[in-house]
Amino acid sequence: MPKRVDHAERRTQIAEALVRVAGRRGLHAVGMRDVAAEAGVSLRLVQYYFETKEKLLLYGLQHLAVRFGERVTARARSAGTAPGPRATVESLLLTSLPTDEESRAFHLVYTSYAVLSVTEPALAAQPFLQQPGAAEDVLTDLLSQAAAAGLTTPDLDPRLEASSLLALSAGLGTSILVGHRTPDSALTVLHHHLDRIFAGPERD
Amino acid sequence: MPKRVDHAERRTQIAEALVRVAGRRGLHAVGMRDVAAEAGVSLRLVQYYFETKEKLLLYGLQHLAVRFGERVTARARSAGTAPGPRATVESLLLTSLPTDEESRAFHLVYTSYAVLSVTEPALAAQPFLQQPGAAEDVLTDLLSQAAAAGLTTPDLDPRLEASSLLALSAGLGTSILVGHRTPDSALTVLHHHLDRIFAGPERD
DNA sequence: AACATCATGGTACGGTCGTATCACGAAAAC
DNA sequence: GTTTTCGTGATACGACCGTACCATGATGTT
Repeated sequence: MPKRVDHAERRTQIAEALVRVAGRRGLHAVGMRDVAAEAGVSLRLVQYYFETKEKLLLYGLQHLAVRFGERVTARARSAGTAPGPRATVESLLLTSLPTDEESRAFHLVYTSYAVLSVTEPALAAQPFLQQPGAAEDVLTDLLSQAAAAGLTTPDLDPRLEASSLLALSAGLGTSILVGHRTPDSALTVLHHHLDRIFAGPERD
Repeated sequence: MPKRVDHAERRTQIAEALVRVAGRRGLHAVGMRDVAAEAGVSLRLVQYYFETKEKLLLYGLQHLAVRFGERVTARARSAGTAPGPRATVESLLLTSLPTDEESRAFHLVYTSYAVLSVTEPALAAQPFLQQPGAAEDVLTDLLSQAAAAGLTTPDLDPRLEASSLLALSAGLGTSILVGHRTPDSALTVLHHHLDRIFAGPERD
């Protein structure tokens, strides 16, 4: 067998090029030629590693979801050793906010995918768009633990609060994205909401 | 002068066709030929009343914003005579949720526009995308009045709560849109949040 | 050394999209 | 009644996009 290149690595390289150019010019405006140019390869290679554009998009979204998961856990770890429930919750939510340029691009592309999935069944059927469901489970667990430890407002409904927090973060995120709100003001809103949930003296 | 047709009416007709097809197949998939076919006119006519596609999109978004405003006020009026602040707030927020098919299409198209505006400065510069800002002002006023009347939790920050409510509704809206949540569960979350704000015995 | 196979480049094809052009009927103005 | 202008249709053009096709180094295998 000849040259043998690492396909997974190459696909990742191209997928990240896709995400970059989509974050810059919008997902609707990315063509295979743009992705090829951004990745520094020829159009033919993009075709070679992803036969069709749809597969490229699908892989791009999948890659984005994975990277997002890594971001969350990385941020959660760097939050310090044995962080309190509130700090954990906060770091989880803050990670999904488009604060720096990278997370901005991330949020934009992910939202674009979500909007596309409404009218394209092939996208909606993909599992990674259901990641919010998983996040809700994790959040619900965290809130349950906090409630059991007496750190929260009494009579707290963990799942309901988790839904509320996620929807709020998502809304704040898109607000920042479209320029209706600054990251700081979003942080204020989020902190205020968390203050209502966590009654204890814990602070980030 | 010859036949003299009502331009405004014709433009509205075409713009609504645009919104319909965009709600069905996604804004990214809408071409001028689709709009023409949906409106029952020739491609040339779409060009005639809107010279360029960009102007058509702009007018479509504007029309959408206007219709949305009408929806809000209509819903607010039909909420009953002299509705309490909470009922007014609730009706305002519920109107922006994609519950029925029409509001679903509305929400989808509006979100598509918002996502587009991130990467297309021409769209971001348009004033109608700042309607959320106006909504926040209205909400802030309503909450201030309610607070002054003693209907709310003490020490309420009206502007902060208005921001929070709008972001929450937006997040819930997109959740419904992409199929992550049912309208009912969104209602539950919203009601719960409102319960935290409005302390009085008032109920919808 | 000959060969099979992977990786890559270049390029052409069919389709679609936004836009421009040409043409014509109809009605108001003179 | 002629002329001018508005409304409308049909169609053509140039660009771009996704995909397919053909060619050719490079590199293992036999």
